Amino acid sequence: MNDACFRRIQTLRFLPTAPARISVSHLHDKLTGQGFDIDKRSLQRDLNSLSKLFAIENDGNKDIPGWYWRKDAEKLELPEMEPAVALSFRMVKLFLEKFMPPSTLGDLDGYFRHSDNVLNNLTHNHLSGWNDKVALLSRSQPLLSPAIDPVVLAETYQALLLEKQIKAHYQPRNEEPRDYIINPHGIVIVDKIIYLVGSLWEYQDIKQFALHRFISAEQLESDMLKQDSFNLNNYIHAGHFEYLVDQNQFIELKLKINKIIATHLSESKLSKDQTITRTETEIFLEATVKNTQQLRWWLMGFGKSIEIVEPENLRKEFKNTFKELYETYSADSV
Amino acid sequence: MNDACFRRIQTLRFLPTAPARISVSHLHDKLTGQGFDIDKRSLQRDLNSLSKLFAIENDGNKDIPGWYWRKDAEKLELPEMEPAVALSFRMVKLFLEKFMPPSTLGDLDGYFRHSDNVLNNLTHNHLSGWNDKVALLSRSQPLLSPAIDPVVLAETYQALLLEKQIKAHYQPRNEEPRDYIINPHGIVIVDKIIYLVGSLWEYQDIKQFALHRFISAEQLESDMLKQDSFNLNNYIHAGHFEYLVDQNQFIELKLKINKIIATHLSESKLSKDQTITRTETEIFLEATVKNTQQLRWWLMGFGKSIEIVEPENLRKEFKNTFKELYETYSADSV
DNA sequence: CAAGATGCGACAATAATCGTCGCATTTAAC
DNA sequence: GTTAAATGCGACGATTATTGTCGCATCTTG
Repeated sequence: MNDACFRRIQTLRFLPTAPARISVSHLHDKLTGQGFDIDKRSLQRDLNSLSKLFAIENDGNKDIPGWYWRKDAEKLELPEMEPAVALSFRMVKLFLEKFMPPSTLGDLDGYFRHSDNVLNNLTHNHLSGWNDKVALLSRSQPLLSPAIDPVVLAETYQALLLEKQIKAHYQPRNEEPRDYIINPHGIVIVDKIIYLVGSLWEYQDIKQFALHRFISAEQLESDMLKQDSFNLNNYIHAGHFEYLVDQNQFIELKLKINKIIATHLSESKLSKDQTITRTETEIFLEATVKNTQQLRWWLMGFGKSIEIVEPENLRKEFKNTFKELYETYSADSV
Repeated sequence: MNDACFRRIQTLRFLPTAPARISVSHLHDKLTGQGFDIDKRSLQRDLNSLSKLFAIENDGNKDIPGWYWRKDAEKLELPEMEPAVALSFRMVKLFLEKFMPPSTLGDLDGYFRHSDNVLNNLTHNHLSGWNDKVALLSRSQPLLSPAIDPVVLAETYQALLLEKQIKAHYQPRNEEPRDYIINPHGIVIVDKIIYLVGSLWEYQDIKQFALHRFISAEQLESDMLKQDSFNLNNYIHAGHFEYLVDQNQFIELKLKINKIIATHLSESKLSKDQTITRTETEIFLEATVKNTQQLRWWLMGFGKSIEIVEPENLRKEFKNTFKELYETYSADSV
């Protein structure tokens, strides 16, 4: 009964976004596969009438004739995005812009634009929009992220997912560009740099390739050479990214902190077992935390505002660091 | 011609997600407003047949009769989410889980589930899924974020967008819970804490309310008391969150760095004009950066790995800090 | 230039959609 | 308890849209 309508919605779902395209015949096969017993002619008619209502096009008399969604097509969602969700998207965007490589965000642009539309429709009568209503602060120093070719990003993602090999033209640091065949094992984002973790040709050893140093990349049809023994998390924890994390080693941290930091840390806790004790003049914080490099960066960042009391060896470590630093800064005649 | 199909899609768009619902009459008004000249009876028929194809329901003979999308309805997107986009969502989720309050993420859950579906359909024949293929590392110390009541979050967002007042039961620090009427001016996320910035009752002074300390919140029908002079960014830059940023004050930073950090910073630059110079034994970095608190935290975090050469006053500032710290750590007999 | 694929106009048969009416049920007000 | 208004739904005939088929024009490929 409602078959025609449902078929058209399915038709719209099968259409890819530009620059990909699908021929009427291929589309017809897919629909037939879904159980829609329909003539090709009807499909043509459907597409023509749908193109008047939606942002779909065909590319006339090109080599590979086909239909597709226009690149700038506005997203249609069922059910429609709710205002609160749209505001969440807004926040996420603010957030990601600060911390993630923008190339990763390009893919989500359609969603951000759509959330903007939802918010605009909601508040179109309000002069002050939602733009000035949300802000984001963070302890992190903003760093610029290198540009990644969108094609490289897309091909890499696809090859990774489909477990195919990648043919790449890569620019190593301080060397001439080279051609590689890479077996993609994983992707690691380190602050604002995206690394592809993989092996070359038929070799077993694992290497890292920064995505922004790819001049070009292309997913091949050949399957990648898998290594059963490889595991991305193990690889990272083995220290290949200098972010040493010993998942099992915890330490009992005890800090002397000031009032402001006590307030902050009582809201965002270091651990579930965190306790804060106040004496007449001092405030102490105790918590069980992982013994990581991140912890050291974080503790060090507070400068004078905190003092490490326990564990003893961490205190000594910091004491020596400060001693060396003071000497460095004193010795120089700069 | 294709009117019926398009009307049904629009009908689906007008349906809210549970627990909200819309009556057939109201829906009919909306469709009429969009130019669909159709009988109510037809709308009823449409809804009945659509409910066989999509996750929509009506709630029988309740007080407020109405149709709605089921809470667990799978998202339908036109055009369909592409695999690369789905992988981006995967990364974003990984990322946000580390840095954003989870409450903010609840709203986006439908999108994450949908991206998982897309990835699963793509790789269902591959044993090793995409789970182990993406990882994320960061300098930041993971902190726990306080739980926020989803209802509080939703009501606050909505009131903020619609510029309505909020009736709240709030738990101030170290005090008994109180009832407030809040005029919502903006939302600020500070690391993992979400603050509502607003004024109380008919007063003008701006206050901050941590969302996780709301016991309950409810959007009122009354319009908020707006203050034309208020601007969220100005408010933040006035130092109300202790993240002082002087947008206009730049400094010429000169650092002595080691090889590892030189590598990192040559990829993620501090500024566009950043230069790295190497002598036989030393590496220097120069860049024009904003004179912020974040910069100090960041520089401090590196500990022994960097040395501030210029500007002179920043160097002195750090020298004194290290001196004090060394003395603190030496004096104590802990 | 021929073979095959594709797009599309036309047309009649078919299938659905639609508006209307009547009746049953529910809700809210008095 | 009763009434008025609102809602849901089955039935039916008129209307409208959809569909398969055929033929012709166009384009691509070898």
